[in-house]
Formats: sequence, structure tokens, C-alpha cells
Amino acid sequence: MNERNHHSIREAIRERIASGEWPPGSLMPGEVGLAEEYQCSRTTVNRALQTLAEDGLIERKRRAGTRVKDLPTKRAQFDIPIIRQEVEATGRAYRAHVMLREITAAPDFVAARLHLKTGAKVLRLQTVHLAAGHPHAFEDRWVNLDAAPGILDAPLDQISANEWLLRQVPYSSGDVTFSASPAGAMEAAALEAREGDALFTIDRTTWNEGRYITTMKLYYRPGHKLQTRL
Amino acid sequence: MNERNHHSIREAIRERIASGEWPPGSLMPGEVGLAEEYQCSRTTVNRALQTLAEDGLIERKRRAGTRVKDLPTKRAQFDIPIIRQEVEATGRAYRAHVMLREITAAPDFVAARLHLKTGAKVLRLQTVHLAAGHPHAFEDRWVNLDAAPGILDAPLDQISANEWLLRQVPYSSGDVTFSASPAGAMEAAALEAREGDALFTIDRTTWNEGRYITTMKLYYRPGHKLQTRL
DNA sequence: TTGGCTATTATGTATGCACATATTAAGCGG
DNA sequence: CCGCTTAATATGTGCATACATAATAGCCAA
Repeated sequence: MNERNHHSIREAIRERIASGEWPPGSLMPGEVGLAEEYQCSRTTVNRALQTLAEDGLIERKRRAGTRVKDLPTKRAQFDIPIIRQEVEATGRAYRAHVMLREITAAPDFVAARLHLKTGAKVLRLQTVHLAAGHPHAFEDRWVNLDAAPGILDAPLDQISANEWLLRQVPYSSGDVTFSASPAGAMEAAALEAREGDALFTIDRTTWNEGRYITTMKLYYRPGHKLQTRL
Repeated sequence: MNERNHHSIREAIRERIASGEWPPGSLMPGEVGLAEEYQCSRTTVNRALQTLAEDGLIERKRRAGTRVKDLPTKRAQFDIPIIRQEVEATGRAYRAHVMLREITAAPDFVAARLHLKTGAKVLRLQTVHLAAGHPHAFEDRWVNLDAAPGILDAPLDQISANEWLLRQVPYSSGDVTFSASPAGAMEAAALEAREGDALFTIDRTTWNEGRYITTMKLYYRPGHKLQTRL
């Protein structure tokens, strides 16, 4: 507890901030002062303060010193799991059902997201993810065939497109948008919901080193929540 | 570019992982090897690898070595700003309108969240946040009067409850839930939307060192999105 | 073969030091 | 009093080193 590694020092400082010892906007003691107080080297204090700065709790400037942030911006972190893992984590059996699988011309918004010409051939997949037999989410996905041609031979009844793609290009970047959208006829049918129901929706486009791979829209069943701590 | 600070080494390693040089699940070279390759000390490589591990890209175990994660769980980060800042960042004028302000008995779900007895007195606030005169979000908030009695004297027409509380207890913890919910009569009226519209919703409960301070539900106008990169 | 002990090894972490760099404060000439 | 230069200072970062710790491999005895 009273060890002087950077973890415990970080937590000690965090508590002193939370307690109001150093009010928002105020300057806190410098690294050397804290090092002396905690009987450790400046390096160790530096590490503790750096992680606090990453967490958005304090702001550090050379020469100016370290000060407690005025209006701290809270940072929420979500682990975005593979749906299979998400379902299995709750102890329910996972199954996916591919409703539609066709090669088609990319509509405008898909072409834009995947940086393709309008009308380029893409694979469209519509999948229902089932948890213990009940619809959990509906996925509407477009795959750039240039970037992932092998998907045409993938056994998509056994492994979800998401997982298959993840194995091909494991460490891709992406952007993610959370929103709420009303269920259309298609989503309502797939999720056994009513048209117009409010669905929690995730839009996601994925690329790797400049190659745009896939874009998808994921509609969760009504009532789905995404929770985190901050 | 070819510097050998921990930033550039981290990015170099990240790219080598993305390129597939070390496939998922495989063991990558040890710290000493990488240090030699990049002509730097083990300390520097260690730093680079530690941040990559925090990002969830690799997994490290003593003696066992460092390996690339098999199915990397993507981590989405959102900065949750104060609504005023969120609005002003888009260049629009911010204004808040308090629709309801009453001291009332806490209903069950509020009492549970704030760890109070059912029926304890709480302050309920309903606020519309306006961006350039148009409704942006509707906030339904409950404040624990024991934890923040001063709020009864706060000029809530000038400063939002959120900001006021944030100044009183700046460094609180909280939990956050994202979901989609249909607009009720109240939300529809406040947001100038139709009843049943799909609204992006954030539930948030805040505490500080065991004192439960406030819980609120925030309904965004239809079409609101929350975007991030991963 | 099995169980437990030990040596080995890769990562985890603290330290002292040197130097880099950004920013403020002081000094100074006009 | 202004604007420039210069010095002082807090943080940023890298390095060599030492030791801690966890996981593994190998060994030996029962």
C-alpha cells in the first residue's frame, strides 16, 4: 500500500486531486517536490504524472508546471468486442444467420466510405446475430472485393464476416459512430421488432494502410445498452 | 522520421504488426532484440511496448515474452464534453432553458442509483440545451441534496447544473450507458420531435469517494451521432 | 513417471544522470 | 514604457544499471 512505485504514487495523487487539495486550475507541486515527498526519484513521479495527464486529469507544460485541469473532459472507453464474444460473455449460445449475400454495385454512400467509384462491385451481407435463439443484432455490411477477394470463398455460415475479415487484416484502423435510428421494415423483421422502434446503432468503417476494407451498420435489438465506467 | 524516441519506435512497431510481419498470436522479438534493431536502449523499447499493450494490441507476460493479440478487442474512446462546449465547438451559440425545478421524493430507480432510501428528497431538474436556438438535447436530472446542498442556491439560469456540480466536485467517477430510446411526450415536446422518434440517449450516474451525487438521462435530438476513431 | 526444486530468462520497475526543449522571468538598450 | 535578448527553470526524454518477479525448462530423487 505504501509502496512507492509509480502506480501507488499515481493513485495517491489522484486521490489528493479528488479530495480538492489542489483545486481545479491550480498549480500543483513540481516533480522534484513530489519526488521528495514520496521519497522516490523524479523519474517515478514523472511517470505517474504522465499517465494522469493521459487520463485527462492534469495538464503539463514545460517550465509552466503541472496544473489540475479546469473542466476535465471525461473520457469514456469502450471495448468493442466481436459480437460472438459479446453474446457468449453473457452465457448464451451464439449463432449467426446470413439472410442475404450478393455481389452488387456500390451505392453512393458505400462508394464514398470505401473510396470506390460509384457502381464498383461490392459484396453485400445481411446477417442476424442470435443469442440463445433470439435476435440480438442485425448487421448490414458491404465488403470491398478488391481489398478482400478471399471472402467469396469464406465459409460464412461457420464464421462471421467480421471475424473472418479480422483474421485476414487483424490490425486495421476504423471509425465508429454511435447513434439511434428507427427500425425500417428490414430491421424490424430481422430483429422481431416493430417498425419505428428505436434501435441503438453502430456504424463502422474499417481500413488498413490506406486500403478500405468494409463498412457496416449494426442495429441492436430494442433495449440494448452499452455501458462503461469513467 | 528516423529518430529513435519511444513515439517513433512505437509507431514503427505498430506498422509492422499491421503489415502482418508478426501474425496474430505469434511471439514477437524480445525487448533486447528490438532495442538492438532500433539502436536504442531496452528502456525505450519497453516504453513503446507498454503503451502498445495499453492500447490492447499486444499481450506481454514475464518470461513468456510479448505476443500479438489474437483477436484484438478494439477500444473506442470518447471524450464526453460538457454540452456547452460540445455546442460551441460547432460554432453555434449555446443556451439552456430550465423547464422544471422541483424538490421531490426520489422514485425507486433514482433512489437505487444514488444509494438513497426510496422517498428521500432530491432535486429534479429538466433542462433543454439549445444550439443556435434549436433544441439540441433534453436533460432529466436528479441531484442528491445531501451530497450537494449548495445547488439550491446556484444560479441555474446562468450555469448548467452539470457545470455547477463539476465545479463543486470536479474529479468524480461515474458510469455511463449509451442506448437508444423512443421519445416520450415530454422528450418530444422539449426537442420539437415526434413521439416515438429514436433518440440517442446517455445515462450517467456520478459519485465521488462513495458519495453519490447525481444521476441523469440525456436525450439527444433525432439524428445525433457520436463519432470516434479507433 | 511423477513431483518438486532450481536455474534461466523476459519482462517490470526504480534510480541517477545527462541533455533537450519550451516557457517564463529578468535584464537591458532605446 | 516597449521590445528584444538572455538566463533560469520545469518538464520531456533517453540511457545504463540494478534488482524484482513471474513463467518456463531442466534436473533429480522417490
